[in-house]
Amino acid sequence: MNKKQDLPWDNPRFRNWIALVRAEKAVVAALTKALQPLDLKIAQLDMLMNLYRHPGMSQHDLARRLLVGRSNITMLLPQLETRGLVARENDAKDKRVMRLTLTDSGETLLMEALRVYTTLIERVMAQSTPAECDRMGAMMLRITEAMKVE
Amino acid sequence: MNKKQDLPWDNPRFRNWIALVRAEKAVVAALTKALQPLDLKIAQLDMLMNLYRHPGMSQHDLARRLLVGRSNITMLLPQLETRGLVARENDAKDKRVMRLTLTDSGETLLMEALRVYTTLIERVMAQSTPAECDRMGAMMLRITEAMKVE
DNA sequence: TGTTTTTTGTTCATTCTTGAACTAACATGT
DNA sequence: ACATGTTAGTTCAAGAATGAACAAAAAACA
Repeated sequence: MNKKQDLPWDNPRFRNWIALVRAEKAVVAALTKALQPLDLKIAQLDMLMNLYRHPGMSQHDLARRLLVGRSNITMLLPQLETRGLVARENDAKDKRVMRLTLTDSGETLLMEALRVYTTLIERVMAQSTPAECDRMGAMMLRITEAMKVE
Repeated sequence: MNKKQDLPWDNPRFRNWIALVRAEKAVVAALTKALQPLDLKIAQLDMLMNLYRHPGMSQHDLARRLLVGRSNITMLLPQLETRGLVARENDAKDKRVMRLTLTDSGETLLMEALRVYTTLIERVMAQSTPAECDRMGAMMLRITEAMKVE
């Protein structure tokens, strides 16, 4: 039993996965830098994006969508609220839940951030043909599904 | 000028990128859980993997390879050193640099962790044909390159 | 109704990561 | 030799993320 042959580095699938992780890290770093002029962190952009698409979300819903803990939302929200980007108001029927919506300036800032984001992604995805890019995207959806089961 | 059409969610390339990020996050979560029985964090596994492939690395080299700050290495190394997984010794010629190597038990633990890792990646990559997986990997390498320039 | 269980959000202690400031050691150039 | 600059590693303060424990509100159920 040759030990070398069992090493994952010789496994193409493993190498491909490592390549994906490195690419993702590189893009995240680039995005972080590109968002600096707007004084926005990626986590904050994620929140704004989700609130834009689903206005009136509760903090719990937002946490589940972002795959983070509820406490994380509690900690990060005040920043956005103080900057006047997000409004928090009590739900009329359920006094526990807080309804979150973007303010006008929140939406304005989001649009600027999205321009930055899409510009970067265009550059990223220009590395592949549209068809190849679509196949990759479909593959990623399958992977996400495969991770859910058990 | 229709605003809706400019929204990134309508852009296939953007959606595909989001799918990638979500998939990566899901796999990272699964890997984190799978490594718990070994009492290993992903960051620690990354260090062990790199030290296995490049024995005698300096802390600075390791930091650059992992794309983290040097201080991060300083903070995390003591954990591995106390557990007897990694050995740190002064370089003979340059008294500033510390040479890092895996101990025997470090290598043993790494091999166990790699079995866990490869098992997971097999499951991930089973979502695509080998050819498709290779194309994806090649695409990721190009993306990483594209992020380096400027 | 009254009791128990769930759910929402907050608080707190802990860990990870970063970047700036610092020390010690080496390198360069005069 | 000596001054200057650069590099390796550490320290420290700050920000972000987590999970456990908690309070208040709602839901489930007898």
